[in-house]
Amino acid sequence: MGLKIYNSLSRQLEDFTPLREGQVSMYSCGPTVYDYIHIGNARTALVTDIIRRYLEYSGYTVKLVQNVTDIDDKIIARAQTLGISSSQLAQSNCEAYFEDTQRLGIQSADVHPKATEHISEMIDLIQTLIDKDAAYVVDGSVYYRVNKFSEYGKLSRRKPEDLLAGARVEVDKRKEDPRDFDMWKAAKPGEPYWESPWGPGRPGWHIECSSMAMKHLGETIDIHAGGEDLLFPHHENEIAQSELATGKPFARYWVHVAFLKIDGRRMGKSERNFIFLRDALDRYPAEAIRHFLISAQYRHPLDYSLESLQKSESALKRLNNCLETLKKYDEDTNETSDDKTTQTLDVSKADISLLSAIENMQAQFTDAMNTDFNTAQAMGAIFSLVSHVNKSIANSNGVSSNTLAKARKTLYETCQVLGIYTENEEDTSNTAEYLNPLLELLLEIRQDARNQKDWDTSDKIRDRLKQLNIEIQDTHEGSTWKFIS
RNA sequence: GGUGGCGUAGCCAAGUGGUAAGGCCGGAGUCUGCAAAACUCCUAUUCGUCGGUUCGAUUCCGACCGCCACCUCCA
Repeated sequence: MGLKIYNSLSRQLEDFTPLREGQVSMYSCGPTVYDYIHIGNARTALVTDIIRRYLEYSGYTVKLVQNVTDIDDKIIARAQTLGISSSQLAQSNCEAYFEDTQRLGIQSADVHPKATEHISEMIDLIQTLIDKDAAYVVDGSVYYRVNKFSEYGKLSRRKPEDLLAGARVEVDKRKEDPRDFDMWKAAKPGEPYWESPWGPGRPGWHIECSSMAMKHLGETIDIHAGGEDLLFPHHENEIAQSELATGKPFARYWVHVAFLKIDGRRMGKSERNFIFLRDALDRYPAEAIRHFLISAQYRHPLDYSLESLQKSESALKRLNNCLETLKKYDEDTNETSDDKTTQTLDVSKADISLLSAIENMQAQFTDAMNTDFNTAQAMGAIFSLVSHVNKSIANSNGVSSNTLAKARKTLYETCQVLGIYTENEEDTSNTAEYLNPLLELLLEIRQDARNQKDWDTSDKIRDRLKQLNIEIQDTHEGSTWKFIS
């Protein structure tokens, strides 16, 4: 079964085939940098990240473009309040955005175009639309003539009369049609501006995505992603601008990420009920936040709560414990890998059972992700294998190191797609060099104490080390230590 | 008013026309000096309510109830 994506345009699950074989062009609507991003914003960025990772895992070459809106009304307003320039505010929030998303383990897009660096491209596109009689100039502003585009509304399925009936906003009298939207906004006194054929001003929001997507990815892109709130009017307007200008389909698959909610309501900047991503990152491991954000399929709303984050943290601990335990077998295998003959002969029932569990997991993971990136189901598959591995180890049923190493490899690779496991990087610094022998010494002393049933000393060593974030575990094969967070 | 979505165990969340993945929490055990980790067992005869189609529906259809979102900037 190949990849299927739910396309908002057709409202159906569609087989995915990129325009150019093996290559996927993807555009994701990025942040407007007037503030830090909140967890809800992070959900969309994360889904984009995972879609990209999965496409690459599936063998595609992906070019991902994510824009940064660094000029708009909110930026101007916020900068004025703070008494700094718009560009200063945008600059610092842009840096904060990359810092936050990197902490969440989101990989950079191939291009992060900024609106202010693409003014001339936007002016060209607007001019094209004016030349086609699809736009008109009023008092230094340029409006898109929605009437000119017969397919307007095809994404959001809104009819002109519907749009008027529920209009919650005062109609700008200068517009020919209330649905018309601005592509170029004339600057008011004191506002930042760029020169244009129609006078000083700044670009409208929708035009930037049209022109930047086309510049960096071509006139037709494969996947266009964004939050569900962008479906209308933002994406509808992007389609109108782009398709009227080029006569070609703008995006082939439209992907819309459902909202993150809090207390049952949408988390939104204007609701003032948001949690900054950076604040969450200060409290919870990035992997736990990722786990939480993909614990529901991306088209389903997800409710934020401290409790949910804690659940994710606990679940992740289980996954981590399993993978850390498996590391050992990985190393064992490397040492004995010359001895292939004995290993192939020695395939026990337990091996066969675990081997088939690994295969099942792999298949289930792929099926889940192939069905519109069902991360919730994919994680179910991962945890089923975790369970199976733990059982095999606990029962010491004679599973070979080779098989366990294979389990680790499969778990590791699938977790990498979701970004929910980060290997405890081996401390190659001086600390580890000293720490290893030192801890071995402590464990030895503790073992002596235990042999003499001196539980006070034994427990003291364990307790004090725990305070230093080092956890001791007594197993059948002796005591082990590891860092805990 | 228009458009769309959701309602599955204590909580979170998959899923299917043939009888409910996974995670968290909780309870009882195993192991252990005690921990920790792990394992075993238990925790939805039932999928918002009421009808219909069907041999059979949680899954399809209809009505109703409840919740949410978009139609204004918002991921």
